Amino acid sequence: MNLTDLEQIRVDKINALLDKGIPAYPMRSEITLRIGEAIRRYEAAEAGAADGAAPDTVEATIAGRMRSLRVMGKLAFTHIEDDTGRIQLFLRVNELGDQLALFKEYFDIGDFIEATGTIVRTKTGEISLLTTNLRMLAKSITPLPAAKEEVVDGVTIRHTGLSDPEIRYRQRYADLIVNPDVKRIFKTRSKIVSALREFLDSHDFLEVETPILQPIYGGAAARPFTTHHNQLHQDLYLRISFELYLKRLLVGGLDRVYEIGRDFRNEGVSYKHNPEFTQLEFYCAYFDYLKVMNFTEEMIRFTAEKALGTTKVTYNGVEIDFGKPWKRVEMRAGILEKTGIDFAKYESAETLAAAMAEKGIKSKPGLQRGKLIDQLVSEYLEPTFIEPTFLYDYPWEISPLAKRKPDDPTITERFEGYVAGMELCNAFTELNDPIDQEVRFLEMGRAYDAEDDENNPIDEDYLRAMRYGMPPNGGFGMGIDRLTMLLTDSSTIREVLLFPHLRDRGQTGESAEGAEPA
RNA sequence: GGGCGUAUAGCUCAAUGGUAGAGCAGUGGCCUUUUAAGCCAUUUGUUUUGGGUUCGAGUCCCAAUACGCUCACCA
Repeated sequence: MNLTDLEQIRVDKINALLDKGIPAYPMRSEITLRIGEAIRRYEAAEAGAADGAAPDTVEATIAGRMRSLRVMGKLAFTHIEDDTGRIQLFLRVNELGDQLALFKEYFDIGDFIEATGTIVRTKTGEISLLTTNLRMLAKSITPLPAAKEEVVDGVTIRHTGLSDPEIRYRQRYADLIVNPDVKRIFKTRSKIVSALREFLDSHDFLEVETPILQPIYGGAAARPFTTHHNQLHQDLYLRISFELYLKRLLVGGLDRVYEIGRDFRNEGVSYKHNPEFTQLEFYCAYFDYLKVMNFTEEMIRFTAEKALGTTKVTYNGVEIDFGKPWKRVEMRAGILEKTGIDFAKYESAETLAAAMAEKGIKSKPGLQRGKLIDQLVSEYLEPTFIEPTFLYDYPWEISPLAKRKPDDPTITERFEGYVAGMELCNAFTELNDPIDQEVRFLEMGRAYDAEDDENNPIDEDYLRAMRYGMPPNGGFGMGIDRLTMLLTDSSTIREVLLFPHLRDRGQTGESAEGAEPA
């Protein structure tokens, strides 16, 4: 163990305590109240007392991490904090005797301590525990990165903080201790997931779990992570989506299913992409994409209300209201409006690329028609969708699992939801025709051969399942991380992931240079 | 993978090519109502790493590493 000078000083204190027979890491704590509850009880007693009378009957044993320290001779103040709140300890030699000297000598900011006493208000009116007994619960060796804090009108201001993003993400535990907003984000995230579950459960959906290790990956266009089962001598993939397994369940008669879980995509990392991310997918028999649209509006509104208490959020300085109906933009009309190009008039990639070139829109040579249209969407439409917007009716080439429109087989009943210029969700009237599905899979394989070295193997078992008969249904997928970004005003996905993916730096988190002098 | 930027004490940051500093934290002392407590004293550095230019490099040049922004990629 390589200790800094500051850490060595703390270790010396641990040993000094042990010499006095005081363990630095005792087995148990004997708290009677958590801090938030202790404060509530005192306030309730105050409210119930006669005017001006200060209650002195609330006794408690509480515990938490020391976050501040002010020592003055025979008197000291320290704040301790647990997950429910923060309270000042009022430490006097009058009550503590020799324990005060021990405290001054060996206790530091960052330590977990336990205190017994009576709750009072100090001269300045702050609720405090007049402490009669103190115990070390867990000595902190590494000093907290934030030294001092000030609470002004209930808002904690850090005068020295932890702001280096690399340390914040690599040592999230320190970040959580020191930056209160981080805790808030992850508590909100948990509420979001609970609200989504509550909403779906209340609409008779069944939550299921499907394989993460898959022999054939599918349901999205992304490169997978590959792994290997040693005993079975079998290559396996980490799933890139749940879609094909969930729809097998519709064949089996589970009419409404959903899954919340991790997807893995071996692609670039960005402010809205992480190699592993959390997805919600649901499938609902006898829904079509219009019903899914309405359902989505309702679900997100419900979730925002449950998680935030309001449907209005400010994201990146812009106010967004999930309480209002989403804007709806048909893709063909939207592209025509923004670029003057009506893609329906161009049936091949070549003619469409030529039309784009005429407008001065450069595209990569050899791109298939669907991808050209996709390029127009991401360049000209996506950034303009700040208010919640559904973009609907996608070309069939980029939607192999969606059902074609009856009046136009080149268009599928598919929509994506956009908020703040970011794709949030993707849904369609699911293709349930096994014969068309096989055609589409073969077509997709051809497209891959043409432009990628990637080959997406056909999932024969999925086709077999479809041949048994799949009810017409609407399906939906949404990135939970992105929804959390929107609802917590986080500008990058890393802020809503407890442990975002970072390049490996070795176990110590330091560069692995040895002590060899070469 | 490309471009741009950043890397100095435990934390937040200074330092014209000329002796590497401040605040906070730490350590020692004083202090019985503080809350960024205060006062006195004081310690801490392989300036990310490796090369180079120079009489002299934290500073200029090259390379590596990590992180940030951005582009590409991502039905």
